[in-house]
Amino acid sequence: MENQLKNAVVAAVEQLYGSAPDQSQITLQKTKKEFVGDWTLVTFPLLKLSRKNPAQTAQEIGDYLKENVSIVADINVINGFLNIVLKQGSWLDTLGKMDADANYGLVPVTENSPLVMIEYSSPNTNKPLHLGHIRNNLLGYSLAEIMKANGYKVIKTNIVNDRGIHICKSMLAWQKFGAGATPESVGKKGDHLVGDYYVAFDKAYKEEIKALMADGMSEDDAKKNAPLMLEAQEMLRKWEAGDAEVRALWQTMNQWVYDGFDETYKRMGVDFDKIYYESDTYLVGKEKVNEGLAKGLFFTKEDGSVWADMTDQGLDQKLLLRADGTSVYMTQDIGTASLRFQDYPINKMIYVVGNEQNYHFQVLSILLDRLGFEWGKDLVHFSYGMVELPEGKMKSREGTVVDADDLMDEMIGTATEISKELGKLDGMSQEEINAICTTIGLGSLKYFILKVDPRKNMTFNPKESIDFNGNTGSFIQYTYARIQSVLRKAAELGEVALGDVSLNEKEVALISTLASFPEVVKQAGKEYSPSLIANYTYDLVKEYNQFYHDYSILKEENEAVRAMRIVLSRNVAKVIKQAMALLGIGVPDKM
RNA sequence: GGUCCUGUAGUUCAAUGGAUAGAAUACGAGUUUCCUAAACUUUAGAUCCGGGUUCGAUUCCCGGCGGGACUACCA
Repeated sequence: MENQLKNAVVAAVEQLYGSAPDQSQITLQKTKKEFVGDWTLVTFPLLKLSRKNPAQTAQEIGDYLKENVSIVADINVINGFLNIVLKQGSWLDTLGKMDADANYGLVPVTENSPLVMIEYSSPNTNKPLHLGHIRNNLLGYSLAEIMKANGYKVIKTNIVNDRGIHICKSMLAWQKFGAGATPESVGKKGDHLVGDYYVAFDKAYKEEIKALMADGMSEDDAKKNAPLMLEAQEMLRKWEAGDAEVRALWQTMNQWVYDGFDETYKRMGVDFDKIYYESDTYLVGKEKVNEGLAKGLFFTKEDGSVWADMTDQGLDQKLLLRADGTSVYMTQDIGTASLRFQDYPINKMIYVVGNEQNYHFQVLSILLDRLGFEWGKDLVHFSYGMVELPEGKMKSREGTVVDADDLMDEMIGTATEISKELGKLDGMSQEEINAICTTIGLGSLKYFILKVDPRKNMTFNPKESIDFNGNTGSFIQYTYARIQSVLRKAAELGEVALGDVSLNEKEVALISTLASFPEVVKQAGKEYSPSLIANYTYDLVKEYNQFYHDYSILKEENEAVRAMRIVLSRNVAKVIKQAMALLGIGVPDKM
């Protein structure tokens, strides 16, 4: 509809003023509520072509449209804004078409669709997931769904940082203080158990530092020479050397963590098509760097360390291999990229990683490009801001981290309480109650996080953010459930078909909002922005609730109008469900 | 110091360079014999400061001021 109008305006301008306008000169937007009309053309950019004042230009173009375009019913001009009223029939057509399309708003994926790989989550294996990971996971999953909806093949991937000094710390602490504890023996999720020992290490380590400093050692020296740290480093060396005992423990404890993560992922509703482990990729990275070195892309310093010179790009020199030949973060990412490239014909790579790593990805992009990866140059770092608490940043050492599992428990718990208070759960089985309250609790959490522009830092107030009224996930879910209830009753009346009826203002507004869904999906894909989908859905739902409040659906006496309202309602529900699916949020049939 | 991100009602968030800057919350005032009141209606409240470009700037550019991140042989 929008395109049809756009083309008509181009034709009008060409007819009237002799030359065709540029696409960028045509500003067509939805008419604001205060004015009469459906679409508004801003005429200012066209004045150069018309050589007339705004009002005149608008009037002339408007007259032409009214005369020559079948879907235009009427026009009015205010201050150089040309408001266009569309014919009722065209709205009914639009509604009919979307009603017939089960995949409304989605671009089908074909064999020739480009392949985009999305990396997200990427946890360390020494502690459980927290609120920051939740934002990452939700964004990554949603982005994948949005890209699919835009006709891309999508591979979701995860790089697990399973090796290094951090996991050795947990292992060491477990050996020393664990007394053989396992997730089963203490009845705790594996990731939490391993995280406990990471904390235990840190605590004991700090005490050692304090003691050494009391004996007169400087802080830096104390940190380096604390026995626990030396032991952890020794353990890492043994790991690198393939020491059987260390490797066995490493495998056991990592497996505990994976089992714990799996549970959390599953509950959160996110998944991966392919998981990479740093322990498998860091050696490939070393190889790649050495190849690059042989090709003269990198250089060696006197101590034997390998560097990339990025000064021609306005960046610094970047270390790729330490003097002892061991790898760093960048080396690993090069290796992972290399493996991925071998495994899949990647056209586009998106990394969902926090904005504190902007520099890293700037460098990685240049390095991959130099090493000959086709997608290296325009890899996308989907960079998102941090989640802060009202009192500031989360700090694991200070115990202010909001744990992912706890938070989900809390959300579901609150949803259950509120549902009970409202008497919504009467007569339901326990199973049904659990399913519904989980959907609601998680839906609110997800929506809360995804509705915010990803680039921005956001504040999460555990007390206040758990809200189920207003611009929230449950508001949207509630509306969906309400429509389902209407549709269930409508089904008893039999099949409905769209006839020729006249539409009221709210109905037109609703169809108009529904009609823009495909455009919103496209936009969200172009800008990598789940928040666009979230905010669109909220607008749609708010509009529907007003309509629902003002007009009856099933009790409407005019049969044709009733049928139209039922069709309208089921399409609102369809779009809500689809849009929420793009965010990874489920919708209940009742609540 | 340098690079990047960011600054909108008390608070949490919106606004392809377009009309009187939208919502939600919290605060006032209302709506249930009627399809689910987790809803709806309504009062009040905001673009950090100074320049520039433009018919028009919350948006783009420059300069301040405030917040954050990065600038590790940690990942």
